[in-house]
Amino acid sequence: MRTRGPRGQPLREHIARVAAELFYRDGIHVVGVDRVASEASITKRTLYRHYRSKDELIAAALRAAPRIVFPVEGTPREQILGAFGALEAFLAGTQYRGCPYIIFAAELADRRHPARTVIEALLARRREWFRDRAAAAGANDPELLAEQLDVVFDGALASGSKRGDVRPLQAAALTARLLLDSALDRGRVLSK
Amino acid sequence: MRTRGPRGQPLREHIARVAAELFYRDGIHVVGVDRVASEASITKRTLYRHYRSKDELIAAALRAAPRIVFPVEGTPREQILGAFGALEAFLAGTQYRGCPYIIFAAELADRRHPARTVIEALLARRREWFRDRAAAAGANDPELLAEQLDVVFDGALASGSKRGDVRPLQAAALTARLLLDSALDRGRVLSK
DNA sequence: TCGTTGGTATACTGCCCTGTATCCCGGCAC
DNA sequence: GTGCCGGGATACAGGGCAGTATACCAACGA
Repeated sequence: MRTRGPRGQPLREHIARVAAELFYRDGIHVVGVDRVASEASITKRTLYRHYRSKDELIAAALRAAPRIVFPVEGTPREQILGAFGALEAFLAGTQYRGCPYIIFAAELADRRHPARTVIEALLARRREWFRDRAAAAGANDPELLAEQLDVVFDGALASGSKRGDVRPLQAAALTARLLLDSALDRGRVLSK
Repeated sequence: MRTRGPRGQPLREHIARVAAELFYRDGIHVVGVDRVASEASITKRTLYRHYRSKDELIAAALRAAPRIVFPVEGTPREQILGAFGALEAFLAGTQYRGCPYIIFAAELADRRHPARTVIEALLARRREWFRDRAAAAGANDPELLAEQLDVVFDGALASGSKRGDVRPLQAAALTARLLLDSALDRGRVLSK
């Protein structure tokens, strides 16, 4: 018997991680549970002992997907700009195919799918992260600034997938800087 | 016999339009060709006389998907800002589920899929549209400005799907305005 | 008038999917 | 030692999928 995955991970999480990678790389509907089980070196029967259905596995996979690590040190402004740097590092590390949340959400047309609530929670957290830093930095309208940063971040995530190109990411980082400069009333001479 | 669809449309295009709506709304892999045929009020045999395979139909559906109509009148600056307004109008009109290009691309993990080339062409056109206007408006670095506008536009398309909320769209429009003001060296007093 | 073209209707092939059933086995708690 | 839990192996049920085959029929043009 084996109750642990490789490197002593609990089996349940090992399965979720394998599923996350496959679902992300090849698509949720293309990858069957047979393939998840086989790549995780377990049997389908075992998979179904840990997850009641494929839908539940999808939700777990989303939770187990690699995430961008947002900076926690430095001034709020530095942290916000650092988030865009972290994005660039993240995209360089993986063979990126697009924002996992968007990819997953795109395949789960039904808004009541259990994985959708996971996605919404994660996105809400990201926006709160921006809002808190925007407020701490002393923005006039932290809600607006957070919304703007969030949109730019989403755009960078989306654009980064289409071409394997860093230009959109750099453009996003510059836009974020401009937004900050403007909202914090500094650096009125913007370019050059 | 019937060689035309409803309202005298050529049948081929009628099929593509029906497919576009179904694929977009419910997902490419969830919707089978049987269902497309049935909703288009034709038989599967007829569908396969017009399109050699489902993949070909997907590409055609993408071309037939409704598009945002970008403005062509006014100064370049007005046109660019108008594009964001057009986006808002577009999203209000449909029960929006996310950018069609992203949705389709998400389900077509294989980059060599015929529909992917369609997507890339459409996105390249959009960026050129921004670049031409940015140049005509006299931006210092039209390539950069176009890239930034494109990222913000993508972000608006992505965010607009997640909540049924206009705030991200307004935030995007304001960001676009800021980008223009900055790149065109006008309105150095940015907010208030 | 008659063949071709492009529809309709229906059935079928072969494959893959999710989820379950059955049986076996090995380790661990008691 | 002896249940029993959790995993291995395999097979299966039931359905959906893309794509094809067969047969028929209506319009249109040469």
